[in-house]
This record gives sequence, structure tokens and C-alpha cells, in this order.
Amino acid sequence: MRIGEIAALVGVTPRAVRHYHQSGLLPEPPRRPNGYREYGVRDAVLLARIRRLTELGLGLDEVRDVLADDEGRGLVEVLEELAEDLARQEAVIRARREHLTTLLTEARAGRLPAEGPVSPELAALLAGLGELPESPMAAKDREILALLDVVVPEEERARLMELMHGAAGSARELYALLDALADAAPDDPRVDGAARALAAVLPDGIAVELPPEGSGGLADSFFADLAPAQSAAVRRAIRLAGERGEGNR
Amino acid sequence: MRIGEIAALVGVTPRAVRHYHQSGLLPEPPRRPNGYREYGVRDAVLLARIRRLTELGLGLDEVRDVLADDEGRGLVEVLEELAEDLARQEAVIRARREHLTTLLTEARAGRLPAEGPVSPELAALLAGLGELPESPMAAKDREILALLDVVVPEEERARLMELMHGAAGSARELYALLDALADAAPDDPRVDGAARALAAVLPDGIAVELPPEGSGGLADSFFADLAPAQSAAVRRAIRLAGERGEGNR
DNA sequence: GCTTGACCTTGTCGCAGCGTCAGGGTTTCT
DNA sequence: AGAAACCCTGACGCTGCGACAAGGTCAAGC
Repeated sequence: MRIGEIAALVGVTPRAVRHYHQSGLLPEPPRRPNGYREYGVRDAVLLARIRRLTELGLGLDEVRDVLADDEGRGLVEVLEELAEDLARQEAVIRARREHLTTLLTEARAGRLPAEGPVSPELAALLAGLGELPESPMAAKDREILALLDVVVPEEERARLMELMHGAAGSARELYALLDALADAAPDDPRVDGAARALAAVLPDGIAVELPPEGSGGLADSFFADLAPAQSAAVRRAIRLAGERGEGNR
Repeated sequence: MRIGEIAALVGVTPRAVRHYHQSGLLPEPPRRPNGYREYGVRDAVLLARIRRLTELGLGLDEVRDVLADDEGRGLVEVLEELAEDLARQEAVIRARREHLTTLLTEARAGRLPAEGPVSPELAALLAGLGELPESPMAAKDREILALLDVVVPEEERARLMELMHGAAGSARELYALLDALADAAPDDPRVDGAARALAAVLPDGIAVELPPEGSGGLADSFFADLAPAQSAAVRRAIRLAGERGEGNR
């Protein structure tokens, strides 16, 4: 048989057969005078074995090991390992799939968050915020929330989103207050009002959960991303909430 | 933030971030005087989006498309496509896993066929053959059966194995008869007896199902792989069964 | 001042399992 | 005789980074 025949017979491509030769899985058969490879039954038998093993999901080097082993002792080990591997893979895929289907039903039912697919918790929060008037601050806030969604470890996500739900009611006014500060100076008289309003919805302990300022990292970048007056308002709000927390304790 | 910080924040490696730069997924941020990249909040937001999407299983170019699209229209399409893909993958993996677990229980229960993992049908047949005395012909037959197991399409496998089950009863004697011909000449008187015995268990129509001789391919290789007298016996057996089939019709 | 260690930079190779050219020769059918 | 269908070797491509190499930079401790 020539390479095309044996390949078709066993159900692989000629290229794959050559590849197996190259990687030493299948010995090179004798050549005809014209240089063509000439295969016999034992090659087909071996190739079929290779195919069965690769179809199970073994890598080529594992196949080589199993074939070399000659006695099924090693095979069982490899198969067990493979079974575990497949179990893991299936779990991953199923999780992805479930996530995906919920996302898809959400997306088809109404809107999907423009920030891309997010955790169910955050999706609920964003849906609760609903349709707010056009607001740069709101947009920024949604982005930050989506970022936190990735940053915060899963265990704490629920708690965090709980806190946010408390603030959701006054979201519209807070956004308006902060938007008004977009072009204001840091000592604008409206900064104080915005800070108080914001502090009212912040949880008491928030100051200690945040890394101190100036230590680099996300917090500083966050403030740098806001307009000066906005940044001042948020900073003051956090300080207020922090002092209130200490007073309570 | 420097690259290590943003990477840790979002939960990827610095290498991945650079890779996203290279492939245009994430714009290069400004550099500090020393050449370090300096990231801001918007980069983190974008990177988090990328991570969410890749975690769903999208490829990087799909991520790019989705991000460029800016409106979720394309996203839904991509997600649907991905969902189908995942469904297929899961099916494949589950099938593999089931096959694997049956194989493993078989292997642990007693023996697994030395030919490697085979279809359940063939496994049953081989188990039925049981422990035969040491026989080169038996070994060759098992190899050929394992080959056929891969060659024959799934629909016909059951039928084929049925036929083989009919012959399993007389397997021991047939192997002995053929083994005896290993070093015999093609005109050895024992060829005739072996041919008759073999023909008795062959199905009537077999001659027409086989490709004609000399047409190349598996059949010729098969005969070439046998000793001359063995090959003569098998050929004659097939002819006998064929004539008997015609006579009956 | 000097070293150490933890960062950062660019650039390159490697990986699994083949698919897919490119650039040639052979066989076979018409 | 020409076209179609095979075969050969050799080389690059693909995915999503990991893992070097061969440096520069910065903060801390001696």
C-alpha cells in the first residue's frame, strides 16, 4: 500500500502518517524504487493502534510511551491520568457553558452590560441602577465596577455588591453632584456638599480597607483619573466615613 | 502603575499584558523616563474586559473584534458561535470520558486487550475467545481484528462482529490448522483440509464483499503477510464460501 | 559607596499536531 | 500526449503565551 491508501484505510491524513514517522511513532517502511513508501499490514495495525490512542486524547509522546511499554501496565496509569485530566476539562467547559448561556439569555432578554460580560452579582447591580440620564460620572463608575468585578476575589464579591446596593438608591443625585464638579476648582464650595452626600452612603469601615494614599497602585491611579474637584470630594468623603467609623467604635 | 502591578491587579501575567500590546488588543501606555510603561485606570478597565472575554474562551482576535465593535451586536453573535463550539467540545470530551471509564473498569477488572483499547464489540469478541494456547496465527488474527475495528465504519461493526462470533467456537482448531502450515509449501496436502474447515465458518457472501485480488490495498497486503501455504488456504476457503453462496442463490 | 534582590526592557525560541503551501517527480487514465 | 491524481522533501503557520537571555533601574541594607 502507498501512504494515501493506508491513511485512508485507518482514517488519518497522509501528512499525519509522515508526522508519526518523523516523531518516531511509526517506523519508516521500505521504499519502492521510485521512492514511494510501501506499507504492509503490520504498519496498518500499528497505525490503527496509534489512532485509537490519540482519539482517546493521549498526546503523541504518551502514545510513544504506551507503545514502547509493550505491556499494558503503563497504559493503565496513563489512562487514569488522562481520565482525571478530562474530568477537569469537562468541568471547566461546563462552567463556561453555563456562564455563557446565562449571559446569552440575559443579552437576548434585554441588554447586556456594555462593559462586556460580568459576574451575575454585578449584572444584578447594574440592572438595578437602570436607565440613568447621560452622565460621564455614571459611565466611569460602571467601568470601575466592572474592573472591581475582576479584581475582587469571588468570596468577597457578594459582600461588596451588597454594599453597593445600599448606595444605588441615591446614585442619580450623587452622579449629578460629581458631574457638576467636572470643571470646578478643588476648593469649589460645592465639593463639601458632594463629599457629605457621598459619605452618607459609604460604609463605615471603608477607610481602613483602602490602601493608604501615595502608596502607588490602583487607588492613586483612580484619583488621578478624576477631575481635581471630584477627586477632592471623594477623598474627603472617604475621610468622613472613616472618622464616623472610628467614632462608632 | 507599572506592568507588574496592573497584571497582578487584573490577574494575568506581565508577559500576557505585553502580548496584548503586541497584538494590538491593548494600546501601549505612556512610558516613564526610564522606559517603564505607566498604566492608568482605563488600561486596567480594558485589561479586565479582555480577561473576562478570554476567560469565556474567546480567541484573541475574536476579543479584538468584539472590542472594536463597540456595540454589543457582534458580541452576541460571537457568543452564540462560541456556545455551539463549547457544546461540541463538551460532547466530545464526555464521549471520550465514557469510553475511558469503561476501558478502565475493564482493565482493572481483568485484562485489557494487549492490542490497546478497542470498541466494546470487539472487546466482547476477544473476551469470548478467551485464553487460547500460544499461537502465532491467533496473535495475527487478533491484530487483524483490531485493525478492522478501526477500518470498518461504526454502522457495520456490529454486523461484522456478529459474523465473527459464529466462527469463535472453532477458533482453536482453525488456528492450529493454519499454524501447521506456517512452513509448508503451497501445494501441501493439508492446505485443502484447512481451507474446508475455514470455509465452513465463513459467511456465504464473503467473496463479493472483498475487493478482487491484485487490486492493491489491504487484501493483497494481508495475503502477503501470511506464509504461502496459509495464504493459499485462506484464498481457497474464500473461493469455496463464495461458490457455496452462489449455489444457494 | 556597594551589593543584593526585585523589578523593568527588548528579542528570540519553544510548544502540539498537524494544515498548507512550494517545487519538484510518477503513475494512470483518457 | 496531456491532465488528474498521486508521491517526495522541506519549510512556515497557527494559539497564547512560558521561558530563557542579556541587559537597565530602583529601593533597601551593610
